[in-house]
Amino acid sequence: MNRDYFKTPFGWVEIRADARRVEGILFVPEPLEASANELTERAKEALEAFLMGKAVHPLPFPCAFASELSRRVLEELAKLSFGEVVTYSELGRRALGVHQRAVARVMASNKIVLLYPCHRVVAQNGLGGYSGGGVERKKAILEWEKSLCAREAKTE
DNA sequence: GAACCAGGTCCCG
DNA sequence: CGGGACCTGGTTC
Repeated sequence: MNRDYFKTPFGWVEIRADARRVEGILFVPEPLEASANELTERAKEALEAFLMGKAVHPLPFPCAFASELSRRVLEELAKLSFGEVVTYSELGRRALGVHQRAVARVMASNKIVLLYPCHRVVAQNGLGGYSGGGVERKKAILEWEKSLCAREAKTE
């Protein structure tokens, strides 16, 4: 298993990958010793693009999914653009009738943070949760995307 | 507004 | 293998 670390405005992320696929991109408190390989490099480039406001879909690397259903939900999720949000039920509907509860489960176990933007999925009556480092981080990411959109609109 | 149920998966006994 | 928990939401009291 190879690892590498990447600094975002929201904190450090750890990129984990083996030779065949990316196993996870998760928030960590601080970077540890890196052992990059080709896939972690590619993931890092994707993250850089993301921070520059470029949509990265489809992902430029293979990655691990918990199940077929979670793949469907996450692929659907990846079609959203910056600053755009959906509710759990709406996302479930788009992914061909997956129920909200299941969508929540998929989000909770999403291992590819940011690139599969599970932070863009909100509850109907509020923010919803975020296991990738607390609701504060979710809010911060959404705020950042919103300001990014505003900036793009201005420079347009 | 609170309580209860529903689909999908994981975790624990 | 059975039961319960979970980043929800709709219905019902």
